[in-house]
Amino acid sequence: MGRAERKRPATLRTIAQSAGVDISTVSRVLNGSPEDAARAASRETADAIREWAARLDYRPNPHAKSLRTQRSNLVGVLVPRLSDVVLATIYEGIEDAAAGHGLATFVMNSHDRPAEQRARTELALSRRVDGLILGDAHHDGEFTGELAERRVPFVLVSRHAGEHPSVTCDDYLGGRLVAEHFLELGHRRAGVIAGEPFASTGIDRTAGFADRYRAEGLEVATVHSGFDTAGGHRAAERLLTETGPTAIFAVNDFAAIGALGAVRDAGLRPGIDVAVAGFNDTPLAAELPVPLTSVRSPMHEMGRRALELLITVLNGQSPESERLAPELFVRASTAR
Amino acid sequence: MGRAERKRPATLRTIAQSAGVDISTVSRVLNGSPEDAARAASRETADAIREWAARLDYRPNPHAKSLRTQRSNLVGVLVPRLSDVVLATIYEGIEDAAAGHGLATFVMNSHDRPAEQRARTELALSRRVDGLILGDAHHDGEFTGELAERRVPFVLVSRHAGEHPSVTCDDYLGGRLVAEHFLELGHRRAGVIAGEPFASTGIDRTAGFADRYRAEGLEVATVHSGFDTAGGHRAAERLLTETGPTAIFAVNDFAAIGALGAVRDAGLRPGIDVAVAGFNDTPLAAELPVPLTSVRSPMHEMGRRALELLITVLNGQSPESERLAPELFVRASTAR
DNA sequence: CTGAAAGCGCTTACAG
DNA sequence: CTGAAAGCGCTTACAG
Repeated sequence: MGRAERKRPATLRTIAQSAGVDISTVSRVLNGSPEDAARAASRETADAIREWAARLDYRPNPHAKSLRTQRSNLVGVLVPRLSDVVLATIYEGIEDAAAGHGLATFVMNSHDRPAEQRARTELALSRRVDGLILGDAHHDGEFTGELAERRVPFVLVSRHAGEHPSVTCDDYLGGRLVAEHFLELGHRRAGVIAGEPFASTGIDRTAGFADRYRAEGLEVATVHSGFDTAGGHRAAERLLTETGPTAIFAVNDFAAIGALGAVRDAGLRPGIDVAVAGFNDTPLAAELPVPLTSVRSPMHEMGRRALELLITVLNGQSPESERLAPELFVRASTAR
Repeated sequence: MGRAERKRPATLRTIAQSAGVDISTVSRVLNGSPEDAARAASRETADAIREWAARLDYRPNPHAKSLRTQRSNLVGVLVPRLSDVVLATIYEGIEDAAAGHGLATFVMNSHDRPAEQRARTELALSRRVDGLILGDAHHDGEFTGELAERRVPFVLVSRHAGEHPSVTCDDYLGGRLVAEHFLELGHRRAGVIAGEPFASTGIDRTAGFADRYRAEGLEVATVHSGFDTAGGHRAAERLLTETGPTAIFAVNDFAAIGALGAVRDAGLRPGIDVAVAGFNDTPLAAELPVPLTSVRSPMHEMGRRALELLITVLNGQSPESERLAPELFVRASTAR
């Protein structure tokens, strides 16, 4: 019945005894740099050690290593919600890059609530992460400012705040691309579903869009909303009844899907009577019944780059922030 | 320029020196059970110790603790893809429950590929997890069988395999609920988009659906597909041209969304000419332009329960598997 | 090339 | 009630 005891994993000591050498030699051969290893033992001794390690299925104990080296090789990641596919994909990029560097990551939800951001960060710190990647920075920069003051190594991803190192999409440019597309189609009365006011993504996308319209002497109507379908639906309803735009830019695909529904509910045809564009080009966008025009942001790549950026921070440097290029994909929702 | 040195965190030793007591007393007061703490020091000593701990912002070093106790309080979670909102939501449930038990979790993608399942599992084991939660079990039970043989503590979530402890939705019942709904609407020619053949979710949902039709003397057409929109689109196309069903059950909301598109592309009206139902009731379902009928599975709760189940396994027990109840939400996509 | 020793920060029998 | 000691599994100066 009850589970049998799992046998204790091999340690440096086990191997040292088997191979008849000192534990420190084993450490250098198995876990040291190649130069260390070469200098630590003769070819034969080293081979014998490696042979034993393989036979005993040795794996270095990370807790012992961390305790000794004062480095956990752990990175904590904060996101608003992991069930948001945008953040999940960014996290996948972080994870990929981390694995390539021998780093482990763990991710936590903050729900964009300052109290949870703080609590989760303290949790990560108490787990002795080497650094943090924040995907939930608020534009006011309050919390990130505190962290910087405490000398906690961190970088931002997806959103920027203050002067802290970040990897983002060039959201301003992305918004402008949509505006240009709309203007080419002849839409002179446009609305923006601008997302949450504390996220630089929504702020920049909206600004890029509105500035381009303003350059034509046109003002755009703006409504804030949650980054989700229901929020987009409500925002589009307001836009439709209050200002009657012929084109709507939602700064997020999910909000755009909600807008699509609101357009239809108003008895209008998306893509024909009212153009709708989103942002991020999530996998769903192209597959919707009315395929959605969207600005693709390199989510996976942003995650990868953020991890690389954190590594430079951990090396004591102060790296430049990066802004990755967006790309517009035109589909039936802005067909006319 | 360069970041200032972060000051070393307080340790038991720091506190012991400040409070003028032995380090072991501090340990018992701060990290021991309440009884230990009570027995270890007088009220005043204990209070003094706690005061110092607070003042010095003491946080136990988890690596030292894990090294000493041979318990990491770490749980590894494997999922096919975190960017699948179903698995992301389940993981959120796991995370929530884990936090409540003082456990930390980390999650990895296996992409449903056996080689990656193995590699990620070894990685988790080398990080000395206390146990694993697998959200990517394959129905053949090959890999899970190996793990059980090695006495690795684990539970399954979302999918079941073999006799291993699992927390799933009652997928068979979920499939039957859809069949009953379709039959009530008078659909006698139905098709199923059955998902991947290695996932118990798709298998059970399909079986529950088909068995109910069979009880009426009716056979259903079945096509396998990926659990994504593109796969659902292709599968629906095949179904539509080959057998011309009046109702399609996709075992996954994303596949259902693809089916919605295929129906429309075929010049048919979803919900009027062809009924379409999905599974999981992801947040999008209710918000689609044509709201999607779907079977809600308690994703978050499944995650929570899986973590609880793992804890009983870690306590050496052999718990019963759990099947949570699904619930059908009828919407416009099966309006007639 | 190889070893002996100290120490990272904890917990926990053992002793009083 | 409190302390002294051993040890978890590593790494890394130091010495030869």
